[in-house]
Amino acid sequence: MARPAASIRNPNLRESIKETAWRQIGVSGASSLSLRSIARDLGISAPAIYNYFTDRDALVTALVLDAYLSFGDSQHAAKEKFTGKGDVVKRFMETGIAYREWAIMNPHRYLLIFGTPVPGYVPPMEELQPAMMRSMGALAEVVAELHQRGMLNAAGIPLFDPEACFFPSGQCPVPDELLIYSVSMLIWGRVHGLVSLEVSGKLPPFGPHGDALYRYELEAMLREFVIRE
Amino acid sequence: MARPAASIRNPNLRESIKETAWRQIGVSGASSLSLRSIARDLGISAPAIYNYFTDRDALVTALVLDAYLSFGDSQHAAKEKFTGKGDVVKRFMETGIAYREWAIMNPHRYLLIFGTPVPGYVPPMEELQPAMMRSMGALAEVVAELHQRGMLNAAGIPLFDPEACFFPSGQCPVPDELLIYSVSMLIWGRVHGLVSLEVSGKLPPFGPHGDALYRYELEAMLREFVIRE
DNA sequence: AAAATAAGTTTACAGCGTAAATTTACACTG
DNA sequence: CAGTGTAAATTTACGCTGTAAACTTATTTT
Repeated sequence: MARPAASIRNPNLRESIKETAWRQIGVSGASSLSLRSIARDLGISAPAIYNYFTDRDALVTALVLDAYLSFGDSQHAAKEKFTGKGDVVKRFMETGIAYREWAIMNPHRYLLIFGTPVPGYVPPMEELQPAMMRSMGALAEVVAELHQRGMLNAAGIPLFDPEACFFPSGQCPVPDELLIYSVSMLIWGRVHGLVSLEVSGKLPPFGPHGDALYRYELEAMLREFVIRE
Repeated sequence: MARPAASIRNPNLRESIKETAWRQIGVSGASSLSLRSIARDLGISAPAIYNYFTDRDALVTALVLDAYLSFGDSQHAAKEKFTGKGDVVKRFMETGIAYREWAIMNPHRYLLIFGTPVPGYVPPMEELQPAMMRSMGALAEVVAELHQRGMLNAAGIPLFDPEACFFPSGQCPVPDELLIYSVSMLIWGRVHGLVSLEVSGKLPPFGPHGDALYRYELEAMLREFVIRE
């Protein structure tokens, strides 16, 4: 049976492959992802996967894209939890808390995005950039709002070189955006530092819920960068 | 020729294997490390390596230990660059700068220690802990000195649960040490956040030397945690 | 109805870690 | 000095991986 009848065939094999991949990643980590074992789980032959993904890296990229989507959804949902004009600080905290929570709930997804857990895989930046920008966008929007309201205190912060960064050509940020992105990246660095250490088991739990240090860090950033009343 | 004559034999094969491994890691990253290709480079058969390392993970652990040693050396050297009583702040900055510089000069080593770049490898914490503690020790000593001199401003910082962390049993830290370690971990988190993003190419360069944001972050930590007058 | 295409199959190849059996060089002992 | 034992390598082999090539069959198009 070289080509199964449509009635037998899995009507959405591409999605099934990704689902199986996620399940396996959830069990044994992204590093042990294997096309052959995905195929075994699905009862198909390994080369059949090549009808849906040009190679293993293309599958990984699809998984990364999905992870960015889920992560971005959670970031934007958190940001939109409080909609009041005076709730910028709440939006900042919610977005920050959601960052860690998504990572804790999805450690393999987090490491897939921000670590380098698949042997030899180099993420195709051009392809991933929109999804990455969107997921970082929630934080950037909060920072932008702080800036608009004159609540952003980051005068001395260094700005990155807009030419040397990976913005889509022709979309180089204007000065105000440059400040916002630079602050966002510093905040991202702090948040990612703690979260990546925690997710990869290198940080002991702080406080009864394990998140005390993280909350302290978020509040430290409020003290440092945000002017209130 | 099953066993080569001593005159022909590589007298220090264990070290040669590690050197070759480092060379290959330097070229194509830690994820593509392969016993067989190391053996090819050395003109030996792959199973010969098993005389010196019980398996691939044991080799990786040996490499991680070497990396920790080199990293720790650089941290302690930086800390001891200024020895004056009033130079605590200089020691802090030097140690911080050296952290990033070592990582930039040894990106694969850095990712080997702090990332998860080898498929399926899980670091044996008990074995690595002394080397890890020593390398983190330089920063902890600086923080301890700040504390001794009454220059440490981190009263509200949360402390981690000494039982739940990976200290060697019977070496649980006393309250003062707990504060010092907790502050050190927060600092480590910030430093690691920026450095890991930079080393894995996810952060655009800030300023003419690419380190402006990092220096800003170090100075921000001085403002936040260090009392000067 | 015939031809083209789509979606699978089987087979095959090169690379990987590593277990097992085998070979040889050298050190130790009677 | 001969014989034995062990250390350090070899070859062979197994099962795993990604993936290229050739083949088969269901469905679609002409």
